[in-house]
Amino acid sequence: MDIEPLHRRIASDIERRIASGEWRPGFRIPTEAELMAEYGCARMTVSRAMTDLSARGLVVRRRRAGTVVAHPPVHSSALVAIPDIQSEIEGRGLAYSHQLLLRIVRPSRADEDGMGARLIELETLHLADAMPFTLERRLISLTTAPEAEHADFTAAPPGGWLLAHMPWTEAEHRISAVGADGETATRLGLSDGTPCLRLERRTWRDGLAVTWAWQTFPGAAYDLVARFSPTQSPMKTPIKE
Amino acid sequence: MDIEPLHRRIASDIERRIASGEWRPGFRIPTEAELMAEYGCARMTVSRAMTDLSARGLVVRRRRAGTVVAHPPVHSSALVAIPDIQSEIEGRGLAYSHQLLLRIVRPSRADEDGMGARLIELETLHLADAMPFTLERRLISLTTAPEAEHADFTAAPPGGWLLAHMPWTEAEHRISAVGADGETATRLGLSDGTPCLRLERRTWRDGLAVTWAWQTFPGAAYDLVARFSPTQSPMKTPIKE
DNA sequence: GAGTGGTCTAGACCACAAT
DNA sequence: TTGTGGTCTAGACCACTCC
Repeated sequence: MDIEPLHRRIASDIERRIASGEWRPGFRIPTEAELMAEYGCARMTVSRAMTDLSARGLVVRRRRAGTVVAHPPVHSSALVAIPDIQSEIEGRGLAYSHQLLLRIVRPSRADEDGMGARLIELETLHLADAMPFTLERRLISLTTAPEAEHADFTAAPPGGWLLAHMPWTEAEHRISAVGADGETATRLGLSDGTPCLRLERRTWRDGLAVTWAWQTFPGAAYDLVARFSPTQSPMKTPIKE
Repeated sequence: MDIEPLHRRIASDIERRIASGEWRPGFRIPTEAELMAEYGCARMTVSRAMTDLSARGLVVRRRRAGTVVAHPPVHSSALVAIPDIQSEIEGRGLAYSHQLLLRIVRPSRADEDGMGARLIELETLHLADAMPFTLERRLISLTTAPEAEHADFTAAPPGGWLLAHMPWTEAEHRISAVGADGETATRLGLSDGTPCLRLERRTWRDGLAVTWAWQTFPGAAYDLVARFSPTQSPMKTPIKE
Protein backbone atom coordinates (compact mmCIF):
# COMPACT_ATOMS: atom_id res chain seq x y z
CA MET A 1 0.00 0.00 0.00
CA ASP A 2 1.36 3.34 -1.05
CA ILE A 3 0.73 6.14 1.38
CA GLU A 4 0.22 9.65 0.09
CA PRO A 5 3.08 11.95 1.03
CA LEU A 6 2.10 14.61 3.51
CA HIS A 7 3.11 17.48 1.22
CA ARG A 8 0.77 16.20 -1.45
CA ARG A 9 -2.03 15.75 1.02
CA ILE A 10 -1.64 19.36 2.10
CA ALA A 11 -1.63 20.53 -1.51
CA SER A 12 -4.68 18.42 -2.34
CA ASP A 13 -6.59 19.73 0.64
CA ILE A 14 -6.01 23.30 -0.44
CA GLU A 15 -6.67 22.51 -4.09
CA ARG A 16 -10.01 21.00 -3.17
CA ARG A 17 -11.05 24.06 -1.22
CA ILE A 18 -10.16 26.25 -4.18
CA ALA A 19 -11.90 24.04 -6.72
CA SER A 20 -15.05 23.83 -4.63
CA GLY A 21 -15.26 27.59 -4.45
CA GLU A 22 -14.85 27.61 -0.68
CA TRP A 23 -11.72 29.71 -1.16
CA ARG A 24 -12.42 32.25 -3.91
CA PRO A 25 -9.80 34.10 -5.94
CA GLY A 26 -8.11 36.64 -3.71
CA PHE A 27 -8.73 34.64 -0.53
CA ARG A 28 -5.74 34.65 1.72
CA ILE A 29 -4.55 31.16 2.54
CA PRO A 30 -3.20 30.42 6.02
CA THR A 31 0.47 31.21 6.46
CA GLU A 32 3.10 28.51 6.48
CA ALA A 33 3.32 28.82 10.25
CA GLU A 34 -0.42 28.22 10.61
CA LEU A 35 -0.33 25.24 8.27
CA MET A 36 2.64 23.80 10.20
CA ALA A 37 0.48 23.85 13.31
CA GLU A 38 -2.57 22.47 11.51
CA TYR A 39 -0.71 19.53 10.04
CA GLY A 40 1.86 19.20 12.79
CA CYS A 41 4.80 19.11 10.41
CA ALA A 42 7.96 21.01 9.57
CA ARG A 43 7.90 24.20 7.56
CA MET A 44 9.74 22.63 4.59
CA THR A 45 6.87 20.22 4.13
CA VAL A 46 4.26 22.97 4.01
CA SER A 47 6.56 25.00 1.82
CA ARG A 48 6.87 22.24 -0.71
CA ALA A 49 3.10 21.88 -0.96
CA MET A 50 2.62 25.61 -1.46
CA THR A 51 5.47 25.84 -3.95
CA ASP A 52 3.84 23.11 -6.02
CA LEU A 53 0.50 24.91 -6.01
CA SER A 54 2.24 28.13 -6.93
CA ALA A 55 4.06 26.48 -9.82
CA ARG A 56 0.73 25.25 -11.13
CA GLY A 57 -0.72 28.71 -10.95
CA LEU A 58 -3.40 28.01 -8.35
CA VAL A 59 -2.02 30.41 -5.80
CA VAL A 60 0.20 33.44 -5.81
CA ARG A 61 2.78 33.84 -3.09
CA ARG A 62 4.35 37.09 -2.04
CA ARG A 63 6.63 37.78 0.84
CA ARG A 64 5.01 39.61 3.65
CA ALA A 65 1.67 39.70 1.77
CA GLY A 66 1.17 35.97 2.15
CA THR A 67 -0.39 33.44 -0.20
CA VAL A 68 -3.68 34.12 -1.96
CA VAL A 69 -5.83 32.12 -4.36
CA ALA A 70 -4.95 33.20 -7.90
CA HIS A 71 -7.39 34.96 -10.18
CA PRO A 72 -8.02 33.26 -13.49
CA PRO A 73 -6.08 35.00 -16.25
CA VAL A 74 -7.86 38.11 -17.49
CA HIS A 75 -6.84 37.70 -21.09
CA SER A 76 -7.45 34.05 -20.97
CA SER A 77 -5.60 31.96 -23.46
CA ALA A 78 -6.21 28.28 -23.43
CA LEU A 79 -4.56 25.18 -24.74
CA VAL A 80 -5.69 22.46 -27.04
CA ALA A 81 -3.88 19.19 -27.25
CA ILE A 82 -3.04 17.83 -30.66
CA PRO A 83 -3.23 14.08 -30.45
CA ASP A 84 -1.14 11.61 -32.32
CA ILE A 85 -3.22 10.23 -35.18
CA GLN A 86 -2.86 6.59 -34.35
CA SER A 87 -3.68 7.12 -30.68
CA GLU A 88 -6.61 9.27 -31.66
CA ILE A 89 -8.09 6.61 -33.92
CA GLU A 90 -7.48 3.76 -31.54
CA GLY A 91 -8.82 5.88 -28.70
CA ARG A 92 -12.12 5.96 -30.53
CA GLY A 93 -12.15 2.21 -30.68
CA LEU A 94 -11.43 2.06 -34.39
CA ALA A 95 -8.81 0.08 -36.24
CA TYR A 96 -5.86 2.12 -37.43
CA SER A 97 -4.19 1.48 -40.77
CA HIS A 98 -2.22 3.51 -43.27
CA GLN A 99 -1.28 3.50 -46.93
CA LEU A 100 1.81 4.97 -48.49
CA LEU A 101 0.66 6.74 -51.65
CA LEU A 102 3.83 8.49 -52.71
CA ARG A 103 7.53 8.34 -51.99
CA ILE A 104 10.01 10.54 -53.83
CA VAL A 105 13.61 11.39 -53.06
CA ARG A 106 14.46 14.75 -54.54
CA PRO A 107 16.40 17.98 -54.03
CA SER A 108 14.65 20.58 -51.92
CA ARG A 109 12.97 23.56 -53.52
CA ALA A 110 13.48 27.21 -52.68
CA ASP A 111 10.25 27.41 -50.69
CA GLU A 112 11.35 24.50 -48.54
CA ASP A 113 13.95 26.57 -46.82
CA GLY A 114 15.86 24.91 -44.02
CA MET A 115 14.97 21.37 -45.01
CA GLY A 116 18.47 20.55 -46.26
CA ALA A 117 19.59 19.85 -49.81
CA ARG A 118 17.96 16.46 -50.29
CA LEU A 119 14.71 15.26 -48.87
CA ILE A 120 12.05 12.60 -49.03
CA GLU A 121 8.55 13.58 -49.96
CA LEU A 122 5.82 11.25 -48.72
CA GLU A 123 2.12 11.07 -49.00
CA THR A 124 0.33 8.84 -46.51
CA LEU A 125 -3.33 8.15 -46.05
CA HIS A 126 -4.36 7.31 -42.50
CA LEU A 127 -7.49 5.23 -42.14
CA ALA A 128 -9.89 4.51 -39.32
CA ASP A 129 -11.75 1.25 -39.82
CA ALA A 130 -10.64 1.38 -43.46
CA MET A 131 -12.24 4.80 -43.95
CA PRO A 132 -10.02 7.75 -44.89
CA PHE A 133 -9.25 9.81 -41.82
CA THR A 134 -6.36 12.05 -42.76
CA LEU A 135 -4.23 12.72 -45.76
CA GLU A 136 -0.68 13.52 -44.78
CA ARG A 137 1.95 15.10 -46.94
CA ARG A 138 5.39 15.08 -45.40
CA LEU A 139 8.93 16.12 -46.12
CA ILE A 140 11.86 14.57 -44.29
CA SER A 141 15.28 16.14 -44.46
CA LEU A 142 17.91 13.63 -45.53
CA THR A 143 20.56 15.97 -44.19
CA THR A 144 19.26 15.61 -40.65
CA ALA A 145 17.87 12.09 -40.99
CA PRO A 146 19.84 10.22 -43.66
CA GLU A 147 18.58 6.87 -42.32
CA ALA A 148 15.12 7.79 -43.55
CA GLU A 149 16.18 7.01 -47.10
CA HIS A 150 16.25 3.31 -46.29
CA ALA A 151 13.26 3.19 -43.95
CA ASP A 152 10.23 1.17 -44.93
CA PHE A 153 7.35 3.59 -44.65
CA THR A 154 4.83 1.02 -45.81
CA ALA A 155 5.41 -0.88 -42.57
CA ALA A 156 5.41 1.97 -40.07
CA PRO A 157 3.93 5.38 -40.84
CA PRO A 158 6.57 8.11 -41.16
CA GLY A 159 5.45 9.91 -38.02
CA GLY A 160 6.06 6.90 -35.84
CA TRP A 161 9.34 6.03 -37.54
CA LEU A 162 10.64 9.54 -36.98
CA LEU A 163 9.72 9.61 -33.33
CA ALA A 164 11.55 6.36 -32.80
CA HIS A 165 14.65 7.28 -34.81
CA MET A 166 14.81 11.07 -34.74
CA PRO A 167 13.18 12.50 -31.62
CA TRP A 168 12.65 16.21 -32.03
CA THR A 169 13.79 18.87 -29.67
CA GLU A 170 11.63 21.65 -31.06
CA ALA A 171 8.27 21.72 -32.78
CA GLU A 172 5.90 24.16 -34.38
CA HIS A 173 2.23 23.58 -35.01
CA ARG A 174 -0.20 25.55 -37.07
CA ILE A 175 -3.89 24.95 -37.36
CA SER A 176 -5.97 26.46 -40.10
CA ALA A 177 -9.04 25.86 -42.21
CA VAL A 178 -8.74 25.10 -45.90
CA GLY A 179 -10.96 23.84 -48.66
CA ALA A 180 -10.09 20.38 -49.93
CA ASP A 181 -8.40 20.77 -53.28
CA GLY A 182 -8.76 18.32 -56.13
CA GLU A 183 -6.37 15.54 -55.18
CA THR A 184 -6.94 15.84 -51.45
CA ALA A 185 -10.69 15.76 -51.93
CA THR A 186 -10.40 12.62 -54.04
CA ARG A 187 -8.17 10.84 -51.56
CA LEU A 188 -10.46 11.66 -48.67
CA GLY A 189 -13.63 10.97 -50.59
CA LEU A 190 -14.88 14.53 -50.31
CA SER A 191 -16.30 16.94 -52.82
CA ASP A 192 -14.10 19.76 -53.97
CA GLY A 193 -13.87 22.68 -51.56
CA THR A 194 -15.17 20.84 -48.50
CA PRO A 195 -13.90 22.67 -45.42
CA CYS A 196 -11.04 20.78 -43.80
CA LEU A 197 -8.92 21.23 -40.75
CA ARG A 198 -5.28 21.57 -41.71
CA LEU A 199 -2.64 20.72 -39.17
CA GLU A 200 0.86 21.77 -40.09
CA ARG A 201 3.70 20.43 -38.03
CA ARG A 202 7.41 21.14 -38.28
CA THR A 203 10.06 19.68 -36.04
CA TRP A 204 13.73 20.28 -35.45
CA ARG A 205 16.48 18.39 -33.75
CA ASP A 206 19.11 20.58 -32.18
CA GLY A 207 18.27 23.35 -34.64
CA LEU A 208 18.25 21.19 -37.77
CA ALA A 209 14.96 20.64 -39.54
CA VAL A 210 13.76 17.06 -39.30
CA THR A 211 10.37 17.06 -40.91
CA TRP A 212 7.57 19.23 -42.20
CA ALA A 213 4.13 17.71 -42.41
CA TRP A 214 0.64 18.79 -43.41
CA GLN A 215 -2.31 16.76 -42.34
CA THR A 216 -5.75 17.44 -43.75
CA PHE A 217 -8.84 16.29 -41.87
CA PRO A 218 -12.40 16.43 -43.12
CA GLY A 219 -13.91 19.28 -41.11
CA ALA A 220 -17.12 17.50 -40.32
CA ALA A 221 -15.48 14.32 -39.11
CA TYR A 222 -12.71 15.64 -36.95
CA ASP A 223 -12.14 18.32 -34.44
CA LEU A 224 -9.79 19.08 -31.63
CA VAL A 225 -11.23 19.09 -28.17
CA ALA A 226 -9.72 20.07 -24.89
CA ARG A 227 -11.47 20.17 -21.59
CA PHE A 228 -9.78 21.29 -18.46
CA SER A 229 -9.90 23.45 -15.41
CA PRO A 230 -7.21 25.88 -14.35
CA THR A 231 -6.53 23.33 -11.65
CA GLN A 232 -5.53 20.55 -13.96
CA SER A 233 -3.91 21.57 -17.18
CA PRO A 234 -4.02 19.24 -20.20
CA MET A 235 -0.22 19.19 -20.02
CA LYS A 236 -0.10 15.54 -19.16
CA THR A 237 2.36 14.25 -21.70
CA PRO A 238 3.19 10.69 -20.83
CA ILE A 239 6.90 10.01 -21.01
CA LYS A 240 8.31 6.60 -21.63
CA GLU A 241 11.21 5.19 -19.61
CA MET B 1 20.56 42.42 -8.25
CA ASP B 2 18.75 39.17 -7.88
CA ILE B 3 20.92 36.10 -7.60
CA GLU B 4 19.80 32.86 -9.11
CA PRO B 5 19.02 30.24 -6.50
CA LEU B 6 21.41 27.34 -6.50
CA HIS B 7 18.72 24.75 -7.15
CA ARG B 8 17.69 26.56 -10.29
CA ARG B 9 21.27 26.90 -11.44
CA ILE B 10 21.71 23.14 -11.07
CA ALA B 11 18.51 22.49 -12.99
CA SER B 12 19.49 24.94 -15.73
CA ASP B 13 22.92 23.38 -16.09
CA ILE B 14 21.40 19.95 -16.62
CA GLU B 15 18.68 21.30 -18.85
CA ARG B 16 21.26 22.94 -21.07
CA ARG B 17 23.21 19.71 -21.43
CA ILE B 18 20.04 17.90 -22.42
CA ALA B 19 18.90 20.58 -24.85
CA SER B 20 22.32 20.74 -26.51
CA GLY B 21 22.28 17.02 -27.11
CA GLU B 22 25.31 16.44 -24.92
CA TRP B 23 23.16 14.20 -22.75
CA ARG B 24 20.94 12.13 -25.05
CA PRO B 25 17.72 10.38 -24.08
CA GLY B 26 18.57 7.43 -21.86
CA PHE B 27 21.77 9.00 -20.58
CA ARG B 28 22.20 8.43 -16.89
CA ILE B 29 22.59 11.66 -14.99
CA PRO B 30 24.98 11.81 -12.01
CA THR B 31 23.43 10.67 -8.76
CA GLU B 32 22.36 13.13 -6.11
CA ALA B 33 25.45 12.26 -4.11
CA GLU B 34 27.71 13.10 -7.07
CA LEU B 35 25.89 16.37 -7.72
CA MET B 36 26.17 17.28 -4.03
CA ALA B 37 29.92 16.95 -4.37
CA GLU B 38 30.02 18.82 -7.68
CA TYR B 39 28.05 21.81 -6.40
CA GLY B 40 29.16 21.54 -2.78
CA CYS B 41 25.65 21.71 -1.43
CA ALA B 42 23.18 19.72 0.62
CA ARG B 43 21.22 16.86 -0.83
CA MET B 44 17.88 18.67 -0.50
CA THR B 45 19.11 21.34 -2.87
CA VAL B 46 20.10 18.85 -5.55
CA SER B 47 16.89 16.95 -4.94
CA ARG B 48 14.78 20.01 -5.52
CA ALA B 49 16.50 20.71 -8.84
CA MET B 50 16.00 17.15 -10.01
CA THR B 51 12.40 17.03 -8.81
CA ASP B 52 11.66 20.14 -10.86
CA LEU B 53 13.22 18.63 -13.98
CA SER B 54 11.28 15.45 -13.37
CA ALA B 55 8.00 17.33 -12.99
CA ARG B 56 8.66 19.01 -16.33
CA GLY B 57 9.28 15.66 -17.97
CA LEU B 58 12.90 16.24 -18.90
CA VAL B 59 14.21 13.39 -16.80
CA VAL B 60 12.83 10.22 -15.33
CA ARG B 61 13.84 9.26 -11.83
CA ARG B 62 13.67 5.77 -10.42
CA ARG B 63 14.91 4.49 -7.11
CA ARG B 64 17.99 2.42 -7.37
CA ALA B 65 18.08 2.84 -11.16
CA GLY B 66 18.98 6.51 -10.94
CA THR B 67 17.96 9.46 -13.07
CA VAL B 68 18.06 9.31 -16.86
CA VAL B 69 17.25 11.79 -19.61
CA ALA B 70 13.68 11.17 -20.74
CA HIS B 71 12.78 9.99 -24.20
CA PRO B 72 10.41 12.23 -26.11
CA PRO B 73 6.92 10.77 -25.99
CA VAL B 74 6.47 8.04 -28.56
CA HIS B 75 2.91 8.92 -29.29
CA SER B 76 3.61 12.57 -29.23
CA SER B 77 0.74 14.83 -28.55
CA ALA B 78 1.34 18.52 -28.63
CA LEU B 79 -0.37 21.63 -27.48
CA VAL B 80 -1.59 24.71 -29.21
CA ALA B 81 -2.44 27.86 -27.34
CA ILE B 82 -5.72 29.58 -28.09
CA PRO B 83 -5.16 33.27 -27.64
CA ASP B 84 -7.65 35.79 -26.42
CA ILE B 85 -8.98 37.70 -29.43
CA GLN B 86 -8.17 41.17 -28.25
CA SER B 87 -4.62 40.23 -27.26
CA GLU B 88 -4.19 38.45 -30.54
CA ILE B 89 -5.21 41.48 -32.58
CA GLU B 90 -3.24 43.95 -30.53
CA GLY B 91 -0.28 41.59 -30.59
CA ARG B 92 -0.24 41.99 -34.34
CA GLY B 93 -0.08 45.73 -33.95
CA LEU B 94 -3.63 46.30 -35.12
CA ALA B 95 -6.39 48.31 -33.50
CA TYR B 96 -9.03 46.22 -31.78
CA SER B 97 -12.70 47.15 -31.86
CA HIS B 98 -15.98 45.33 -31.65
CA GLN B 99 -19.63 45.75 -32.60
CA LEU B 100 -22.61 44.27 -30.85
CA LEU B 101 -24.89 43.01 -33.60
CA LEU B 102 -27.52 41.21 -31.61
CA ARG B 103 -28.73 40.96 -28.03
CA ILE B 104 -31.72 38.86 -27.07
CA VAL B 105 -32.90 37.65 -23.68
CA ARG B 106 -34.87 34.46 -24.09
CA PRO B 107 -35.65 31.07 -22.57
CA SER B 108 -33.16 28.36 -23.41
CA ARG B 109 -33.94 25.74 -26.01
CA ALA B 110 -33.75 22.00 -25.64
CA ASP B 111 -30.44 21.77 -27.50
CA GLU B 112 -28.88 24.28 -25.13
CA ASP B 113 -28.85 21.82 -22.31
CA GLY B 114 -27.24 22.93 -19.10
CA MET B 115 -27.39 26.63 -19.89
CA GLY B 116 -30.15 27.32 -17.38
CA ALA B 117 -33.72 28.40 -18.02
CA ARG B 118 -33.06 31.93 -19.25
CA LEU B 119 -30.12 33.20 -21.19
CA ILE B 120 -28.75 36.04 -23.24
CA GLU B 121 -27.89 35.46 -26.86
CA LEU B 122 -25.29 37.78 -28.31
CA GLU B 123 -23.67 38.28 -31.62
CA THR B 124 -20.47 40.28 -31.68
CA LEU B 125 -18.19 41.19 -34.54
CA HIS B 126 -14.55 41.63 -33.60
CA LEU B 127 -12.53 43.88 -35.88
CA ALA B 128 -8.84 44.39 -36.46
CA ASP B 129 -8.09 47.82 -37.90
CA ALA B 130 -11.81 48.10 -38.74
CA MET B 131 -11.70 44.89 -40.79
CA PRO B 132 -13.83 41.94 -39.71
CA PHE B 133 -11.72 39.44 -37.82
CA THR B 134 -14.15 37.14 -36.08
CA LEU B 135 -17.85 36.70 -35.76
CA GLU B 136 -18.82 35.51 -32.31
CA ARG B 137 -22.10 34.04 -31.29
CA ARG B 138 -22.49 33.59 -27.56
CA LEU B 139 -24.94 32.41 -24.98
CA ILE B 140 -24.70 33.49 -21.36
CA SER B 141 -26.64 31.70 -18.69
CA LEU B 142 -28.69 34.12 -16.60
CA THR B 143 -29.02 31.45 -13.97
CA THR B 144 -25.30 31.43 -13.35
CA ALA B 145 -24.61 35.04 -14.25
CA PRO B 146 -27.76 37.12 -13.58
CA GLU B 147 -25.72 40.34 -13.61
CA ALA B 148 -25.14 39.84 -17.31
CA GLU B 149 -28.67 41.00 -18.02
CA HIS B 150 -27.72 44.56 -17.09
CA ALA B 151 -24.20 44.58 -18.53
CA ASP B 152 -23.40 46.93 -21.37
CA PHE B 153 -21.90 44.72 -24.04
CA THR B 154 -21.48 47.61 -26.45
CA ALA B 155 -18.81 49.01 -24.13
CA ALA B 156 -16.87 45.86 -23.30
CA PRO B 157 -17.06 42.71 -25.38
CA PRO B 158 -18.85 39.85 -23.60
CA GLY B 159 -15.72 37.74 -23.30
CA GLY B 160 -13.90 40.41 -21.33
CA TRP B 161 -16.92 41.22 -19.20
CA LEU B 162 -17.34 37.59 -18.25
CA LEU B 163 -13.73 37.10 -17.29
CA ALA B 164 -13.94 40.11 -15.02
CA HIS B 165 -17.29 39.23 -13.45
CA MET B 166 -17.60 35.47 -13.76
CA PRO B 167 -14.22 33.76 -13.83
CA TRP B 168 -14.61 30.18 -14.96
CA THR B 169 -13.34 27.15 -13.17
CA GLU B 170 -13.66 24.76 -16.07
CA ALA B 171 -13.49 25.18 -19.83
CA GLU B 172 -13.89 23.14 -22.97
CA HIS B 173 -12.56 24.08 -26.38
CA ARG B 174 -13.28 22.59 -29.71
CA ILE B 175 -11.65 23.50 -32.98
CA SER B 176 -13.14 22.51 -36.29
CA ALA B 177 -13.38 23.62 -39.89
CA VAL B 178 -16.67 24.82 -41.32
CA GLY B 179 -17.87 26.59 -44.41
CA ALA B 180 -19.14 30.11 -43.85
CA ASP B 181 -22.90 30.03 -44.06
CA GLY B 182 -25.03 32.87 -45.43
CA GLU B 183 -25.15 35.31 -42.55
CA THR B 184 -21.66 34.56 -41.26
CA ALA B 185 -20.22 34.99 -44.74
CA THR B 186 -21.96 38.35 -45.12
CA ARG B 187 -20.78 39.62 -41.75
CA LEU B 188 -17.20 38.59 -42.42
CA GLY B 189 -17.25 39.77 -46.02
CA LEU B 190 -16.64 36.30 -47.42
CA SER B 191 -18.28 34.37 -50.17
CA ASP B 192 -20.58 31.56 -49.18
CA GLY B 193 -18.85 28.33 -48.19
CA THR B 194 -15.40 29.84 -47.60
CA PRO B 195 -13.51 27.54 -45.24
CA CYS B 196 -13.38 28.99 -41.75
CA LEU B 197 -11.84 27.98 -38.48
CA ARG B 198 -14.47 27.52 -35.85
CA LEU B 199 -13.54 27.81 -32.21
CA GLU B 200 -16.15 26.63 -29.78
CA ARG B 201 -15.67 27.47 -26.15
CA ARG B 202 -17.78 26.54 -23.16
CA THR B 203 -17.04 27.47 -19.59
CA TRP B 204 -18.41 26.53 -16.21
CA ARG B 205 -18.14 27.96 -12.74
CA ASP B 206 -18.29 25.37 -10.01
CA GLY B 207 -20.21 23.04 -12.29
CA LEU B 208 -22.73 25.59 -13.53
CA ALA B 209 -22.59 26.62 -17.18
CA VAL B 210 -21.49 30.22 -17.62
CA THR B 211 -21.21 30.68 -21.35
CA TRP B 212 -21.10 28.93 -24.67
CA ALA B 213 -19.48 30.71 -27.55
CA TRP B 214 -18.70 30.04 -31.19
CA GLN B 215 -16.13 32.13 -32.97
CA THR B 216 -15.70 31.88 -36.71
CA PHE B 217 -12.48 33.01 -38.32
CA PRO B 218 -11.78 33.32 -42.04
CA GLY B 219 -9.52 30.35 -42.70
CA ALA B 220 -7.10 32.23 -44.89
CA ALA B 221 -6.63 35.11 -42.47
CA TYR B 222 -6.23 33.31 -39.20
CA ASP B 223 -4.54 30.29 -37.82
CA LEU B 224 -3.30 29.01 -34.52
CA VAL B 225 0.41 28.68 -34.07
CA ALA B 226 2.44 27.17 -31.32
CA ARG B 227 6.15 26.72 -31.23
CA PHE B 228 7.90 25.04 -28.39
CA SER B 229 10.39 22.48 -27.28
CA PRO B 230 9.77 19.72 -24.78
CA THR B 231 11.98 21.78 -22.51
CA GLN B 232 9.73 24.80 -22.42
CA SER B 233 6.05 24.17 -22.72
CA PRO B 234 3.72 26.83 -24.09
CA MET B 235 1.98 26.69 -20.72
CA LYS B 236 2.93 30.23 -19.85
CA THR B 237 -0.39 31.56 -18.66
CA PRO B 238 0.19 34.85 -16.91
CA ILE B 239 -1.74 35.10 -13.67
CA LYS B 240 -2.76 38.40 -12.21
CA GLU B 241 -2.35 39.26 -8.53
C1' DG C 1 10.41 47.20 12.05
C1' DA C 2 8.20 42.97 11.58
C1' DG C 3 5.76 39.37 9.15
C1' DT C 4 6.00 36.44 5.37
C1' DG C 5 7.94 33.49 1.97
C1' DG C 6 12.62 31.66 -0.46
C1' DT C 7 16.36 29.13 0.17
C1' DC C 8 19.56 26.20 2.28
C1' DT C 9 21.75 22.79 5.73
C1' DA C 10 22.99 18.36 7.86
C1' DG C 11 21.18 15.13 9.17
C1' DA C 12 17.42 10.92 9.31
C1' DC C 13 14.46 7.02 8.00
C1' DC C 14 12.00 4.73 4.47
C1' DA C 15 10.56 2.69 -0.26
C1' DC C 16 11.82 0.66 -4.11
C1' DA C 17 14.29 -1.97 -7.49
C1' DA C 18 18.42 -4.04 -9.38
C1' DT C 19 21.67 -7.50 -8.12
C1' DT D 1 21.64 -6.83 0.01
C1' DT D 2 22.56 -2.41 -1.38
C1' DG D 3 22.35 1.73 -4.00
C1' DT D 4 19.26 5.17 -5.25
C1' DG D 5 15.62 8.43 -4.82
C1' DG D 6 11.37 10.22 -1.69
C1' DT D 7 10.24 12.36 2.17
C1' DC D 8 10.71 14.70 6.36
C1' DT D 9 12.82 17.38 10.41
C1' DA D 10 14.40 21.36 13.12
C1' DG D 11 16.66 24.53 12.64
C1' DA D 12 18.99 28.93 10.02
C1' DC D 13 19.63 33.24 7.38
C1' DC D 14 18.01 36.17 3.94
C1' DA D 15 14.83 39.02 0.75
C1' DC D 16 11.13 41.23 0.21
C1' DT D 17 7.29 44.38 1.27
C1' DC D 18 3.66 46.16 3.99
C1' DC D 19 2.94 49.03 7.96
